[in-house]
Amino acid sequence: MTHFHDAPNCQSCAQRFTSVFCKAKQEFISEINDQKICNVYKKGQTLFNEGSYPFGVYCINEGKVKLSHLGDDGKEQIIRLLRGGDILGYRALLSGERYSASAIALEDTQVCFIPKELFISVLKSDTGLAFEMMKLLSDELHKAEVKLTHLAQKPIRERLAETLLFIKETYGYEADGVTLSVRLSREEIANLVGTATESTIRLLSEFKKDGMVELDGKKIKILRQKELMKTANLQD
Amino acid sequence: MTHFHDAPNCQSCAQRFTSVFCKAKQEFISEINDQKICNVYKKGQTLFNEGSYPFGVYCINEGKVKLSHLGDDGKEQIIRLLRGGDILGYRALLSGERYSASAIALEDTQVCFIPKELFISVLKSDTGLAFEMMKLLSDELHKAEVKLTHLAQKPIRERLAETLLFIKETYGYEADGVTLSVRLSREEIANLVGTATESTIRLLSEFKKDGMVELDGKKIKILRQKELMKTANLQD
DNA sequence: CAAAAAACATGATAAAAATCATGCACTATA
DNA sequence: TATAGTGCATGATTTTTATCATGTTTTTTG
Repeated sequence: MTHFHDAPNCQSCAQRFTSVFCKAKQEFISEINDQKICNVYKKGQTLFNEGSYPFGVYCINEGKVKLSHLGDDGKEQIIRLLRGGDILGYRALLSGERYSASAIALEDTQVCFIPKELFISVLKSDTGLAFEMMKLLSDELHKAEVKLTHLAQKPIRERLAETLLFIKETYGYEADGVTLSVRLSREEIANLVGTATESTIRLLSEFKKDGMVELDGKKIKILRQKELMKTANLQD
Repeated sequence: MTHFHDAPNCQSCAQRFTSVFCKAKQEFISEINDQKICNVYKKGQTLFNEGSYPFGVYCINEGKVKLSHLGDDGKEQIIRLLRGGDILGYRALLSGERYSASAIALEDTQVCFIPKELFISVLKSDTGLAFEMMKLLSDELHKAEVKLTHLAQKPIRERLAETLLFIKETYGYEADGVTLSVRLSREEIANLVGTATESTIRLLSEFKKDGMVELDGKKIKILRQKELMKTANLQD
Protein backbone atom coordinates (compact mmCIF):
# COMPACT_ATOMS: atom_id res chain seq x y z
CA MET A 1 0.00 0.00 0.00
CA THR A 2 1.49 3.28 -1.10
CA HIS A 3 0.34 6.88 -0.89
CA PHE A 4 -1.02 8.61 -3.95
CA HIS A 5 1.38 10.68 -5.94
CA ASP A 6 -1.45 13.12 -6.43
CA ALA A 7 -4.36 12.58 -4.09
CA PRO A 8 -7.68 13.31 -5.78
CA ASN A 9 -9.68 16.29 -4.68
CA CYS A 10 -13.19 15.50 -3.40
CA GLN A 11 -14.56 18.63 -5.11
CA SER A 12 -13.39 17.44 -8.50
CA CYS A 13 -13.51 13.70 -7.90
CA ALA A 14 -14.91 11.75 -10.83
CA GLN A 15 -17.23 9.94 -8.43
CA ARG A 16 -18.62 13.02 -6.68
CA PHE A 17 -22.03 12.86 -8.41
CA THR A 18 -22.67 9.16 -7.99
CA SER A 19 -21.28 8.31 -4.55
CA VAL A 20 -23.24 8.59 -1.29
CA PHE A 21 -21.60 11.94 -0.81
CA CYS A 22 -23.46 13.39 -3.82
CA LYS A 23 -26.02 15.10 -1.60
CA ALA A 24 -23.61 16.18 1.12
CA LYS A 25 -23.10 19.88 1.72
CA GLN A 26 -20.00 21.51 0.25
CA GLU A 27 -18.63 22.60 3.60
CA PHE A 28 -18.55 18.98 4.77
CA ILE A 29 -17.11 17.73 1.49
CA SER A 30 -14.26 20.16 1.91
CA GLU A 31 -13.75 19.04 5.50
CA ILE A 32 -13.57 15.45 4.29
CA ASN A 33 -11.21 16.52 1.54
CA ASP A 34 -8.85 18.04 4.10
CA GLN A 35 -8.77 15.06 6.43
CA LYS A 36 -8.93 12.12 4.07
CA ILE A 37 -5.93 9.87 3.63
CA CYS A 38 -5.42 8.42 0.17
CA ASN A 39 -3.67 5.18 -0.64
CA VAL A 40 -3.12 2.78 -3.47
CA TYR A 41 -3.64 -0.89 -2.79
CA LYS A 42 -1.99 -3.34 -5.14
CA LYS A 43 -3.97 -6.26 -6.47
CA GLY A 44 -4.45 -8.84 -3.73
CA GLN A 45 -3.73 -6.42 -0.87
CA THR A 46 -6.07 -6.18 2.07
CA LEU A 47 -7.87 -2.94 2.96
CA PHE A 48 -9.19 -4.38 6.19
CA ASN A 49 -9.64 -7.74 7.81
CA GLU A 50 -12.62 -9.54 9.27
CA GLY A 51 -12.41 -9.31 13.05
CA SER A 52 -10.53 -6.03 13.33
CA TYR A 53 -11.98 -2.72 14.47
CA PRO A 54 -13.10 -0.07 12.03
CA PHE A 55 -11.46 3.34 12.34
CA GLY A 56 -13.24 4.95 9.45
CA VAL A 57 -14.75 4.35 6.06
CA TYR A 58 -13.03 3.74 2.74
CA CYS A 59 -14.11 5.48 -0.43
CA ILE A 60 -12.92 3.89 -3.66
CA ASN A 61 -11.66 6.42 -6.13
CA GLU A 62 -10.73 3.95 -8.80
CA GLY A 63 -10.34 0.21 -8.88
CA LYS A 64 -12.12 -2.94 -7.81
CA VAL A 65 -12.53 -4.55 -4.41
CA LYS A 66 -14.15 -7.72 -3.15
CA LEU A 67 -15.78 -7.96 0.25
CA SER A 68 -15.86 -11.46 1.67
CA HIS A 69 -16.81 -13.44 4.72
CA LEU A 70 -14.97 -16.47 5.89
CA GLY A 71 -17.46 -19.28 6.52
CA ASP A 72 -17.20 -21.44 9.64
CA ASP A 73 -15.15 -24.02 7.77
CA GLY A 74 -12.85 -21.38 6.36
CA LYS A 75 -14.42 -21.15 2.93
CA GLU A 76 -14.62 -17.69 1.42
CA GLN A 77 -18.01 -16.25 0.55
CA ILE A 78 -17.87 -13.09 -1.53
CA ILE A 79 -20.75 -10.90 -0.44
CA ARG A 80 -20.16 -7.72 -2.44
CA LEU A 81 -18.16 -6.40 -5.36
CA LEU A 82 -17.15 -2.75 -5.21
CA ARG A 83 -15.94 -0.20 -7.72
CA GLY A 84 -15.05 3.47 -8.00
CA GLY A 85 -17.49 5.66 -6.07
CA ASP A 86 -18.45 2.91 -3.65
CA ILE A 87 -17.73 3.23 0.03
CA LEU A 88 -16.97 0.35 2.33
CA GLY A 89 -16.41 -0.32 5.97
CA TYR A 90 -19.55 1.57 6.99
CA ARG A 91 -21.58 -1.49 7.98
CA ALA A 92 -19.38 -2.46 10.93
CA LEU A 93 -18.80 1.16 11.87
CA LEU A 94 -22.51 1.99 12.10
CA SER A 95 -23.27 -1.26 13.94
CA GLY A 96 -20.47 -0.50 16.36
CA GLU A 97 -18.92 -3.90 15.73
CA ARG A 98 -15.73 -5.33 14.34
CA TYR A 99 -15.56 -5.95 10.61
CA SER A 100 -17.55 -9.01 9.69
CA ALA A 101 -15.89 -9.22 6.31
CA SER A 102 -12.52 -8.60 4.70
CA ALA A 103 -11.93 -6.21 1.83
CA ILE A 104 -9.34 -7.19 -0.76
CA ALA A 105 -8.31 -5.34 -3.90
CA LEU A 106 -9.08 -7.23 -7.12
CA GLU A 107 -6.74 -4.92 -9.02
CA ASP A 108 -4.63 -1.88 -8.20
CA THR A 109 -7.08 0.38 -6.41
CA GLN A 110 -7.00 3.99 -5.23
CA VAL A 111 -8.80 4.46 -1.95
CA CYS A 112 -9.48 7.44 0.29
CA PHE A 113 -9.85 6.81 4.01
CA ILE A 114 -12.19 9.00 6.05
CA PRO A 115 -11.62 8.84 9.81
CA LYS A 116 -14.49 7.55 11.91
CA GLU A 117 -14.96 10.69 14.01
CA LEU A 118 -15.18 12.90 10.96
CA PHE A 119 -17.57 10.58 9.16
CA ILE A 120 -19.85 10.33 12.18
CA SER A 121 -19.80 14.06 12.83
CA VAL A 122 -20.62 14.87 9.22
CA LEU A 123 -23.36 12.27 9.28
CA LYS A 124 -24.78 13.98 12.35
CA SER A 125 -24.76 17.42 10.80
CA ASP A 126 -25.77 16.61 7.26
CA THR A 127 -29.27 15.22 6.90
CA GLY A 128 -28.87 14.77 3.17
CA LEU A 129 -25.88 12.51 3.67
CA ALA A 130 -27.65 10.61 6.43
CA PHE A 131 -30.57 9.88 4.14
CA GLU A 132 -28.29 8.80 1.32
CA MET A 133 -26.60 6.52 3.80
CA MET A 134 -29.93 5.01 4.84
CA LYS A 135 -30.84 4.56 1.22
CA LEU A 136 -27.55 2.84 0.55
CA LEU A 137 -28.03 0.51 3.50
CA SER A 138 -31.60 -0.23 2.43
CA ASP A 139 -30.50 -1.02 -1.10
CA GLU A 140 -27.75 -3.32 0.12
CA LEU A 141 -30.19 -5.02 2.45
CA HIS A 142 -32.55 -5.55 -0.45
CA LYS A 143 -29.82 -7.03 -2.62
CA ALA A 144 -28.75 -9.33 0.20
CA GLU A 145 -32.30 -10.56 0.70
CA VAL A 146 -32.80 -11.25 -2.98
CA LYS A 147 -29.49 -13.09 -3.14
CA LEU A 148 -30.49 -15.05 -0.06
CA THR A 149 -33.73 -16.14 -1.73
CA HIS A 150 -31.93 -17.16 -4.89
CA LEU A 151 -29.34 -19.12 -2.93
CA ALA A 152 -32.15 -20.97 -1.22
CA GLN A 153 -34.26 -21.62 -4.26
CA LYS A 154 -32.31 -21.56 -7.50
CA PRO A 155 -30.08 -24.27 -8.93
CA ILE A 156 -26.42 -23.55 -9.47
CA ARG A 157 -26.74 -23.23 -13.23
CA GLU A 158 -29.13 -20.31 -12.83
CA ARG A 159 -27.06 -18.75 -10.10
CA LEU A 160 -23.89 -18.88 -12.16
CA ALA A 161 -25.62 -17.22 -15.11
CA GLU A 162 -26.98 -14.60 -12.73
CA THR A 163 -23.55 -14.05 -11.24
CA LEU A 164 -21.98 -13.47 -14.64
CA LEU A 165 -24.65 -10.88 -15.40
CA PHE A 166 -24.10 -9.34 -11.99
CA ILE A 167 -20.38 -9.03 -12.65
CA LYS A 168 -21.20 -7.36 -15.95
CA GLU A 169 -23.61 -4.94 -14.22
CA THR A 170 -21.00 -4.09 -11.63
CA TYR A 171 -17.84 -3.76 -13.67
CA GLY A 172 -19.09 -3.61 -17.24
CA TYR A 173 -17.27 -4.63 -20.39
CA GLU A 174 -13.87 -3.80 -21.74
CA ALA A 175 -13.50 -1.68 -24.87
CA ASP A 176 -14.47 -4.64 -27.07
CA GLY A 177 -17.96 -4.60 -25.56
CA VAL A 178 -17.99 -8.29 -24.66
CA THR A 179 -15.14 -9.08 -22.27
CA LEU A 180 -15.93 -8.71 -18.56
CA SER A 181 -13.55 -6.08 -17.27
CA VAL A 182 -12.40 -7.95 -14.21
CA ARG A 183 -10.20 -10.98 -13.76
CA LEU A 184 -11.60 -13.43 -11.28
CA SER A 185 -10.33 -16.93 -10.64
CA ARG A 186 -12.76 -19.82 -11.04
CA GLU A 187 -12.59 -20.21 -7.30
CA GLU A 188 -13.62 -16.59 -6.76
CA ILE A 189 -16.55 -16.99 -9.12
CA ALA A 190 -17.55 -20.11 -7.19
CA ASN A 191 -17.31 -18.17 -3.94
CA LEU A 192 -19.59 -15.55 -5.42
CA VAL A 193 -22.11 -18.13 -6.67
CA GLY A 194 -21.88 -20.16 -3.49
CA THR A 195 -20.79 -23.49 -4.89
CA ALA A 196 -17.83 -25.81 -5.34
CA THR A 197 -15.08 -24.63 -7.68
CA GLU A 198 -15.38 -27.74 -9.85
CA SER A 199 -19.08 -27.15 -10.40
CA THR A 200 -18.34 -23.63 -11.55
CA ILE A 201 -15.64 -24.80 -13.94
CA ARG A 202 -17.92 -27.47 -15.35
CA LEU A 203 -20.84 -25.13 -15.88
CA LEU A 204 -18.66 -22.45 -17.43
CA SER A 205 -17.50 -25.09 -19.91
CA GLU A 206 -21.13 -25.92 -20.63
CA PHE A 207 -21.97 -22.26 -21.15
CA LYS A 208 -19.05 -22.13 -23.57
CA LYS A 209 -20.24 -25.23 -25.41
CA ASP A 210 -23.68 -23.64 -25.65
CA GLY A 211 -22.06 -20.57 -27.18
CA MET A 212 -23.16 -18.21 -24.43
CA VAL A 213 -19.65 -17.30 -23.29
CA GLU A 214 -16.12 -17.52 -24.54
CA LEU A 215 -13.32 -18.42 -22.16
CA ASP A 216 -9.71 -17.40 -22.46
CA GLY A 217 -8.00 -17.98 -19.16
CA LYS A 218 -9.50 -15.54 -16.72
CA LYS A 219 -10.98 -13.50 -19.56
CA ILE A 220 -14.69 -14.15 -19.92
CA LYS A 221 -16.60 -12.89 -22.93
CA ILE A 222 -20.37 -12.73 -22.86
CA LEU A 223 -21.46 -13.72 -26.36
CA ARG A 224 -25.21 -14.12 -25.90
CA GLN A 225 -26.47 -12.00 -23.06
CA LYS A 226 -30.13 -12.70 -23.71
CA GLU A 227 -29.64 -16.43 -23.58
CA LEU A 228 -27.66 -15.99 -20.40
CA MET A 229 -30.53 -14.01 -18.93
CA LYS A 230 -32.89 -16.79 -19.89
CA THR A 231 -30.56 -19.29 -18.25
CA ALA A 232 -30.52 -17.13 -15.12
CA ASN A 233 -34.32 -17.23 -15.16
CA LEU A 234 -34.54 -13.68 -13.90
CA GLN A 235 -37.78 -11.82 -13.60
CA ASP A 236 -37.50 -9.49 -10.67
CA MET B 1 -58.00 -6.05 10.79
CA THR B 2 -59.74 -4.17 13.54
CA HIS B 3 -58.89 -1.04 15.46
CA PHE B 4 -57.56 -1.30 18.99
CA HIS B 5 -60.07 -0.98 21.73
CA ASP B 6 -57.47 0.98 23.62
CA ALA B 7 -54.60 2.15 21.45
CA PRO B 8 -51.30 2.05 23.36
CA ASN B 9 -49.60 5.30 24.23
CA CYS B 10 -46.07 5.67 22.82
CA GLN B 11 -44.93 7.34 26.04
CA SER B 12 -45.89 4.33 28.10
CA CYS B 13 -45.49 1.63 25.44
CA ALA B 14 -43.85 -1.53 26.76
CA GLN B 15 -41.44 -1.40 23.81
CA ARG B 16 -40.34 2.21 24.20
CA PHE B 17 -36.92 1.37 25.62
CA THR B 18 -35.98 -1.34 23.14
CA SER B 19 -37.39 -0.16 19.82
CA VAL B 20 -35.55 2.10 17.36
CA PHE B 21 -37.47 4.97 18.87
CA CYS B 22 -35.67 4.57 22.19
CA LYS B 23 -33.32 7.46 21.43
CA ALA B 24 -35.88 9.70 19.76
CA LYS B 25 -36.70 13.01 21.41
CA GLN B 26 -39.87 13.23 23.48
CA GLU B 27 -41.43 15.92 21.31
CA PHE B 28 -41.25 13.64 18.28
CA ILE B 29 -42.50 10.63 20.19
CA SER B 30 -45.54 12.61 21.19
CA GLU B 31 -46.05 13.71 17.59
CA ILE B 32 -45.91 10.08 16.49
CA ASN B 33 -48.27 9.17 19.30
CA ASP B 34 -50.82 11.68 18.02
CA GLN B 35 -50.71 10.60 14.41
CA LYS B 36 -50.24 6.86 14.65
CA ILE B 37 -53.03 4.53 13.63
CA CYS B 38 -53.32 1.30 15.59
CA ASN B 39 -54.78 -1.95 14.36
CA VAL B 40 -55.05 -5.57 15.29
CA TYR B 41 -54.22 -8.13 12.62
CA LYS B 42 -55.58 -11.62 13.10
CA LYS B 43 -53.33 -14.60 12.55
CA GLY B 44 -52.70 -15.07 8.85
CA GLN B 45 -53.70 -11.53 7.88
CA THR B 46 -51.47 -9.44 5.67
CA LEU B 47 -49.98 -6.13 6.84
CA PHE B 48 -48.65 -5.33 3.41
CA ASN B 49 -47.97 -7.10 0.17
CA GLU B 50 -44.90 -7.48 -1.98
CA GLY B 51 -45.25 -5.14 -4.95
CA SER B 52 -47.39 -2.45 -3.34
CA TYR B 53 -46.25 1.03 -2.34
CA PRO B 54 -45.27 1.87 1.22
CA PHE B 55 -47.22 4.69 2.88
CA GLY B 56 -45.50 4.48 6.22
CA VAL B 57 -43.84 2.17 8.69
CA TYR B 58 -45.40 -0.38 11.00
CA CYS B 59 -44.40 -0.71 14.62
CA ILE B 60 -45.36 -3.95 16.31
CA ASN B 61 -46.76 -3.41 19.76
CA GLU B 62 -47.40 -7.04 20.52
CA GLY B 63 -47.47 -10.17 18.42
CA LYS B 64 -45.46 -11.97 15.77
CA VAL B 65 -45.01 -11.28 12.08
CA LYS B 66 -43.15 -13.00 9.26
CA LEU B 67 -41.61 -11.11 6.37
CA SER B 68 -41.30 -13.13 3.22
CA HIS B 69 -40.25 -12.91 -0.39
CA LEU B 70 -41.88 -14.85 -3.14
CA GLY B 71 -39.18 -16.55 -5.20
CA ASP B 72 -39.33 -16.54 -9.00
CA ASP B 73 -41.10 -19.89 -9.02
CA GLY B 74 -43.60 -18.74 -6.41
CA LYS B 75 -41.96 -20.40 -3.43
CA GLU B 76 -42.00 -18.45 -0.20
CA GLN B 77 -38.73 -17.48 1.43
CA ILE B 78 -39.05 -16.13 4.94
CA ILE B 79 -36.41 -13.48 5.38
CA ARG B 80 -37.20 -12.08 8.82
CA LEU B 81 -39.21 -12.86 11.93
CA LEU B 82 -40.53 -9.89 13.88
CA ARG B 83 -41.88 -9.36 17.36
CA GLY B 84 -43.07 -6.62 19.67
CA GLY B 85 -40.88 -3.51 19.42
CA ASP B 86 -39.76 -4.27 15.88
CA ILE B 87 -40.61 -1.96 13.04
CA LEU B 88 -41.18 -3.05 9.48
CA GLY B 89 -41.78 -1.55 6.10
CA TYR B 90 -38.85 0.84 6.44
CA ARG B 91 -36.62 -0.90 3.93
CA ALA B 92 -38.80 -0.18 0.90
CA LEU B 93 -39.69 3.26 2.21
CA LEU B 94 -36.08 4.36 2.59
CA SER B 95 -35.10 2.86 -0.75
CA GLY B 96 -38.02 4.64 -2.37
CA GLU B 97 -39.27 1.38 -3.86
CA ARG B 98 -42.29 -0.87 -3.63
CA TYR B 99 -42.31 -3.51 -0.95
CA SER B 100 -40.05 -6.37 -1.90
CA ALA B 101 -41.58 -8.63 0.69
CA SER B 102 -44.93 -9.34 2.28
CA ALA B 103 -45.65 -9.10 5.99
CA ILE B 104 -48.06 -11.61 7.49
CA ALA B 105 -49.15 -12.00 11.10
CA LEU B 106 -48.14 -15.32 12.66
CA GLU B 107 -50.61 -14.73 15.48
CA ASP B 108 -52.99 -11.95 16.49
CA THR B 109 -50.80 -8.89 16.41
CA GLN B 110 -51.22 -5.28 17.51
CA VAL B 111 -49.54 -2.86 15.14
CA CYS B 112 -49.19 0.92 15.04
CA PHE B 113 -48.87 2.57 11.66
CA ILE B 114 -46.78 5.73 11.30
CA PRO B 115 -47.44 7.73 8.12
CA LYS B 116 -44.54 8.11 5.74
CA GLU B 117 -44.39 11.93 5.84
CA LEU B 118 -44.27 11.99 9.61
CA PHE B 119 -41.66 9.26 9.80
CA ILE B 120 -39.43 10.99 7.25
CA SER B 121 -39.81 14.39 8.87
CA VAL B 122 -38.97 13.04 12.32
CA LEU B 123 -36.02 11.19 10.83
CA LYS B 124 -34.83 14.48 9.35
CA SER B 125 -35.11 16.37 12.60
CA ASP B 126 -33.92 13.76 15.05
CA THR B 127 -30.31 12.73 14.65
CA GLY B 128 -30.60 10.16 17.42
CA LEU B 129 -33.38 8.35 15.62
CA ALA B 130 -31.52 8.57 12.32
CA PHE B 131 -28.49 6.90 13.87
CA GLU B 132 -30.60 4.20 15.48
CA MET B 133 -32.15 3.64 12.09
CA MET B 134 -28.73 3.30 10.47
CA LYS B 135 -27.69 0.91 13.19
CA LEU B 136 -30.82 -1.15 12.66
CA LEU B 137 -30.22 -1.31 8.92
CA SER B 138 -26.58 -2.22 9.46
CA ASP B 139 -27.52 -4.98 11.87
CA GLU B 140 -30.09 -6.40 9.48
CA LEU B 141 -27.58 -6.24 6.66
CA HIS B 142 -25.11 -8.13 8.77
CA LYS B 143 -27.65 -10.82 9.63
CA ALA B 144 -28.61 -11.16 5.98
CA GLU B 145 -24.97 -11.56 4.96
CA VAL B 146 -24.32 -14.21 7.58
CA LYS B 147 -27.45 -16.08 6.57
CA LEU B 148 -26.37 -15.81 2.95
CA THR B 149 -23.02 -17.38 3.78
CA HIS B 150 -24.64 -20.19 5.71
CA LEU B 151 -27.11 -20.86 2.91
CA ALA B 152 -24.21 -21.15 0.52
CA GLN B 153 -21.95 -23.25 2.69
CA LYS B 154 -23.81 -25.24 5.31
CA PRO B 155 -25.77 -28.47 4.85
CA ILE B 156 -29.46 -28.50 5.61
CA ARG B 157 -29.07 -30.37 8.87
CA GLU B 158 -26.94 -27.58 10.30
CA ARG B 159 -29.22 -24.91 8.92
CA LEU B 160 -32.30 -26.46 10.46
CA ALA B 161 -30.63 -26.66 13.85
CA GLU B 162 -29.55 -23.05 13.46
CA THR B 163 -33.05 -22.03 12.47
CA LEU B 164 -34.57 -23.65 15.55
CA LEU B 165 -32.09 -21.75 17.71
CA PHE B 166 -32.87 -18.57 15.80
CA ILE B 167 -36.58 -19.01 16.43
CA LYS B 168 -35.81 -19.48 20.10
CA GLU B 169 -33.66 -16.33 20.15
CA THR B 170 -36.41 -14.34 18.45
CA TYR B 171 -39.52 -15.53 20.23
CA GLY B 172 -38.19 -17.35 23.26
CA TYR B 173 -39.81 -20.14 25.21
CA GLU B 174 -43.23 -20.51 26.73
CA ALA B 175 -43.69 -20.62 30.50
CA ASP B 176 -42.43 -24.22 30.61
CA GLY B 177 -39.00 -23.03 29.49
CA VAL B 178 -38.68 -25.51 26.64
CA THR B 179 -41.52 -25.02 24.14
CA LEU B 180 -40.87 -22.52 21.35
CA SER B 181 -43.50 -19.82 21.76
CA VAL B 182 -44.56 -19.70 18.15
CA ARG B 183 -46.52 -22.08 15.97
CA LEU B 184 -44.98 -22.52 12.56
CA SER B 185 -45.97 -25.11 9.99
CA ARG B 186 -43.30 -27.49 8.72
CA GLU B 187 -43.54 -25.67 5.43
CA GLU B 188 -42.84 -22.33 7.10
CA ILE B 189 -39.82 -23.77 8.88
CA ALA B 190 -38.65 -25.13 5.53
CA ASN B 191 -39.10 -21.69 3.97
CA LEU B 192 -37.02 -20.22 6.75
CA VAL B 193 -34.27 -22.83 6.35
CA GLY B 194 -34.40 -22.68 2.58
CA THR B 195 -35.18 -26.29 1.79
CA ALA B 196 -37.96 -28.67 0.78
CA THR B 197 -40.73 -29.28 3.28
CA GLU B 198 -40.14 -33.04 3.27
CA SER B 199 -36.48 -32.59 4.15
CA THR B 200 -37.46 -30.44 7.11
CA ILE B 201 -40.01 -32.98 8.31
CA ARG B 202 -37.49 -35.78 7.98
CA LEU B 203 -34.74 -33.93 9.83
CA LEU B 204 -37.08 -32.84 12.60
CA SER B 205 -37.97 -36.51 13.09
CA GLU B 206 -34.26 -37.30 13.27
CA PHE B 207 -33.71 -34.54 15.82
CA LYS B 208 -36.56 -36.05 17.80
CA LYS B 209 -35.08 -39.53 17.56
CA ASP B 210 -31.76 -38.10 18.74
CA GLY B 211 -33.56 -36.62 21.74
CA MET B 212 -32.74 -33.02 20.87
CA VAL B 213 -36.34 -31.93 20.37
CA GLU B 214 -39.81 -33.12 21.19
CA LEU B 215 -42.59 -32.71 18.65
CA ASP B 216 -46.27 -32.35 19.40
CA GLY B 217 -48.01 -31.06 16.31
CA LYS B 218 -46.78 -27.54 15.75
CA LYS B 219 -45.39 -27.38 19.28
CA ILE B 220 -41.64 -27.83 19.31
CA LYS B 221 -39.75 -28.38 22.53
CA ILE B 222 -36.01 -27.89 22.66
CA LEU B 223 -34.75 -30.62 24.97
CA ARG B 224 -31.00 -30.38 24.44
CA GLN B 225 -29.99 -26.91 23.37
CA LYS B 226 -26.27 -27.57 23.61
CA GLU B 227 -26.46 -30.57 21.34
CA LEU B 228 -28.55 -28.53 18.94
CA MET B 229 -25.89 -25.84 18.93
CA LYS B 230 -23.28 -28.46 18.20
CA THR B 231 -25.44 -29.73 15.36
CA ALA B 232 -25.76 -26.20 14.03
CA ASN B 233 -21.95 -25.98 14.10
CA LEU B 234 -22.05 -22.34 15.14
CA GLN B 235 -18.99 -20.39 16.03
CA ASP B 236 -19.52 -16.85 14.96
C1' DC C 1 -70.57 -34.17 13.40
C1' DA C 2 -68.99 -35.75 9.00
C1' DA C 3 -66.73 -34.66 4.84
C1' DA C 4 -63.15 -32.29 2.75
C1' DA C 5 -58.97 -30.16 2.91
C1' DA C 6 -54.69 -29.31 4.63
C1' DA C 7 -50.69 -30.68 7.03
C1' DC C 8 -47.68 -34.31 8.48
C1' DA C 9 -45.02 -38.45 7.82
C1' DT C 10 -42.27 -41.78 5.42
C1' DG C 11 -40.53 -44.70 1.71
C1' DA C 12 -38.71 -44.99 -3.01
C1' DT C 13 -36.52 -42.80 -6.61
C1' DA C 14 -34.28 -39.32 -9.22
C1' DA C 15 -31.70 -35.35 -9.67
C1' DA C 16 -28.35 -32.18 -8.21
C1' DA C 17 -24.17 -31.13 -6.41
C1' DA C 18 -19.96 -32.16 -3.82
C1' DT C 19 -16.00 -34.75 -3.45
C1' DC C 20 -12.20 -37.41 -4.96
C1' DA C 21 -8.89 -38.37 -8.39
C1' DT C 22 -5.99 -37.42 -12.16
C1' DG C 23 -3.79 -34.90 -15.80
C1' DC C 24 -2.67 -30.78 -18.16
C1' DA C 25 -1.41 -25.84 -18.72
C1' DC C 26 0.26 -21.84 -17.15
C1' DT C 27 3.16 -19.04 -14.01
C1' DA C 28 6.43 -17.91 -10.78
C1' DT C 29 10.97 -18.42 -9.31
C1' DA C 30 15.25 -20.53 -7.79
C1' DT D 1 15.47 -23.03 -18.12
C1' DA D 2 14.07 -26.62 -15.18
C1' DT D 3 10.77 -27.27 -11.51
C1' DA D 4 7.51 -26.54 -8.14
C1' DG D 5 3.28 -24.67 -7.47
C1' DT D 6 -1.12 -23.15 -8.62
C1' DG D 7 -5.09 -22.98 -11.30
C1' DC D 8 -7.90 -25.18 -14.78
C1' DA D 9 -10.31 -29.10 -16.68
C1' DT D 10 -12.75 -33.37 -16.71
C1' DG D 11 -14.09 -38.11 -15.37
C1' DA D 12 -15.79 -41.23 -11.72
C1' DT D 13 -18.06 -41.73 -7.56
C1' DT D 14 -20.56 -40.57 -3.51
C1' DT D 15 -23.36 -37.73 -0.91
C1' DT D 16 -26.89 -34.70 -0.41
C1' DT D 17 -31.19 -33.10 -1.43
C1' DA D 18 -35.44 -32.78 -4.08
C1' DT D 19 -39.19 -34.95 -6.03
C1' DC D 20 -42.76 -38.27 -6.41
C1' DA D 21 -45.93 -41.33 -4.32
C1' DT D 22 -48.83 -42.85 -0.79
C1' DG D 23 -50.91 -43.19 3.65
C1' DT D 24 -52.05 -41.07 8.00
C1' DT D 25 -53.32 -37.56 10.99
C1' DT D 26 -55.05 -33.20 12.04
C1' DT D 27 -57.71 -29.21 11.05
C1' DT D 28 -61.23 -26.74 8.84
C1' DT D 29 -65.70 -26.07 7.43
C1' DG D 30 -70.40 -26.98 5.55
